[in-house]
Amino acid sequence: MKFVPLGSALCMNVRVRFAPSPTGALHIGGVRTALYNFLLARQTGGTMILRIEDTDQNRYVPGAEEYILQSLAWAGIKIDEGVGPGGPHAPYRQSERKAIYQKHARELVDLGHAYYAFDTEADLEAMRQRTPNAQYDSTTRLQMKNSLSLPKEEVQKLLTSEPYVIRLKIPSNEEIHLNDLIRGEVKVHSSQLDDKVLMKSDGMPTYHLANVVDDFLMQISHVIRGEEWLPSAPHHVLLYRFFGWSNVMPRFAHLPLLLKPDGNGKLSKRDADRMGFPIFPLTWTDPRTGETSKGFRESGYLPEAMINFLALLGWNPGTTQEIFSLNELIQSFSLERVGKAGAKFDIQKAQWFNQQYLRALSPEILSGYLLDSLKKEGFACTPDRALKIVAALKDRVTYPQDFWEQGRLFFAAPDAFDSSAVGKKWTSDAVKVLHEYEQKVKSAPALSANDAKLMLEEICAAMGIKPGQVLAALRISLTGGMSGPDLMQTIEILGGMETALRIQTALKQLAVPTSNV
RNA sequence: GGUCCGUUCGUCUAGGGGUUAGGACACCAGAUUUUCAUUCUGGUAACACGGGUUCGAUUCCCGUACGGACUACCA
Repeated sequence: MKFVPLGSALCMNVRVRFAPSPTGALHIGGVRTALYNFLLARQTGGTMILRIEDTDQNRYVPGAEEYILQSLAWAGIKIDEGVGPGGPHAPYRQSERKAIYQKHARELVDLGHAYYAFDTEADLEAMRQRTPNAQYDSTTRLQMKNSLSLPKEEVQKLLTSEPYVIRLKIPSNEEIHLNDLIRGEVKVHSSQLDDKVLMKSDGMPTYHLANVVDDFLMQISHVIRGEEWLPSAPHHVLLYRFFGWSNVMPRFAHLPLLLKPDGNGKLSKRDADRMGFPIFPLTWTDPRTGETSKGFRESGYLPEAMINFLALLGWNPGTTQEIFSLNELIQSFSLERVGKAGAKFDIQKAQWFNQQYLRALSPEILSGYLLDSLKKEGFACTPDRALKIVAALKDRVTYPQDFWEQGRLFFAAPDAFDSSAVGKKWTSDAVKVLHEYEQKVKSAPALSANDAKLMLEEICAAMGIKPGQVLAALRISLTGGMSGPDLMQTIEILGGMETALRIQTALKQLAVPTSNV
C-alpha cells in the first residue's frame, strides 16, 4: 500500500510543471519542488514546463518572474517548455490566458456544475457570523445571493449591473477519492468541501480553475507540488470530472513540507534570518520594502551541493550513497521513495555537502576563487602562488570565500597577536631561536618548506632547544595566532624576506619574557 | 473549532512481524598532525503512548497524544 506503482506512467509521455507565483523571491522549498519535477522529467525523457501563476494582480511583484528564471538556471534546473523557452501551449503566463478560463468557467455554469454568485464581502461575513464554521456549500448556498437562489430575471439583471464570481457547485453527498503517489488513497466527503470561487470578480481565475484547465490543456501527466495543496486536491478532482477529463487526469504527488530547523512548522524567511542562513537561492531585494536578503549563491553555496542536499531532504535512494551528481539523481530518483513526513532544514548538512563539493573542484577553479577575492581586495598574486595557497588551504574550507578569509595572512601581516597564545608560548627560549632564525631566513628569499624546517632544526640543535617549543612562537609571529595551515608551508609561501620581517615585528612588539624560561 | 496529512537517534533517514534497529550530518573520545583543520578509529543516541491481532510487534489494525497543512474573490 505504500508503494503505489506509477503504472504506465514511466512509459507514457511524462509532462511535469513547476508553477510558481511571482509574488517575491523563490523559496528554497520551491527549488526542491522544481527539482523533483525536473528529475522525473529527465529520467523519463519527459518535458519540464515552467508556468507562471500570476492571477493575483494585487500580489504581483515586479522582478519576481525574472528572479525565478535566474534561480532555476543557477540550480541547473533546465526548463524545456514554458515561460522562457516558449512552446506549443503558449502563453504560459496565466494572466495572458484569461479568455481561456472565462470560456471554461462558463462551460461549467452551462453544465450546472458552477454558478454565479453576487454576495458582497459583507454578505459573506454575515454568513460566517450566523453559523460557526460555516462555509459556502450545499447547506448555505441557497441562503446566499447567487444564480441558484435568485430568480432568473434577477440574475440576468445582476449579471450586467453587479460584480460577480463563479463558484464551483460541490455535490452534497459523496465520497471523493484521490490516489496520491506519495500518500496513497485519500478520501474526503464532499460535505466538507466548500463551493470554491473559480472566477474572481475581476475576471481572473483562481488557482483552482486555472491550474486544472492549464494542466489539462498542457497535457500534464504528473502534478508534483507541496503538501499545502492536498486539502484542495479533491476540488481539483471534481473539476476534472465536471469537465469530462477524468480519464486524462494527471497523477498527483503531494510533497512533504520543509520545516524550520528548531521547533515545528513550515520553514520561513523569518526562521532563516533568525538562525543566520539564507532561504532564497539568489540574493533578493524586495522592491516594496527595499530589504535585501542574501542568497545561497552569494553565501558561497555551490549549486551542485545545494541540489544534492535538497534532493535528499525528503527523498532517499534506499542505499547509503550520499553524494549524487545531477545525473545520478536523475538515474536514481523515484516518487515512491519520497517520504511522507516533513523534513527539517538542517543547514549543517548543507554545509557538509558544500565542503564535499568544494574540495572536489580542480585546483584551477579553486585558485580562481582566491584570485577573484584578491582582485576585489586589491592584492596582486601570481596564478602559481594562488595555486600554492589553495593547496595549503584546501582541507580547511567550506565556502569559496574561505580561501580569502583564511588566506589573507599570506597578503597582510598580522595586526595583533593573540595574547593568551603569547602568554603560553612566547618563551625566552623561543625568542632566542627566533632571533637566529630571522637572520638565517632573511638571506634565503626562495626557501622551500623543507629548507625552512632544516634551518630551524639546525638552530635548535645548536642551542639545545627542542623545535616543538619554538614552533608555536614562530606561528604567532607569522600569523598572530595559533591556528593555520602547515607552518613550513606557510613560510615557503611567504618567502624568506616576509618571514624575517614578520619575526622582526613580533620580536619588537612582544616583550621578552623573563619569568618563564 | 472542522477537514486532511504526518510521527524510527538532536537532524536527514534505512528497515520491517522474530534485527546487536543500519547509514549520514552534528556531538563526544582516542589516534595521526609542530597548532587548528583534515584524515582514521571508536562512542553516546531512536521505533510518541495505549489497546488489540499474533507464539511474537517498532513493523499490521484501532484509538489517544503531539505536530503540521488547509479552512480568502492568495497561490
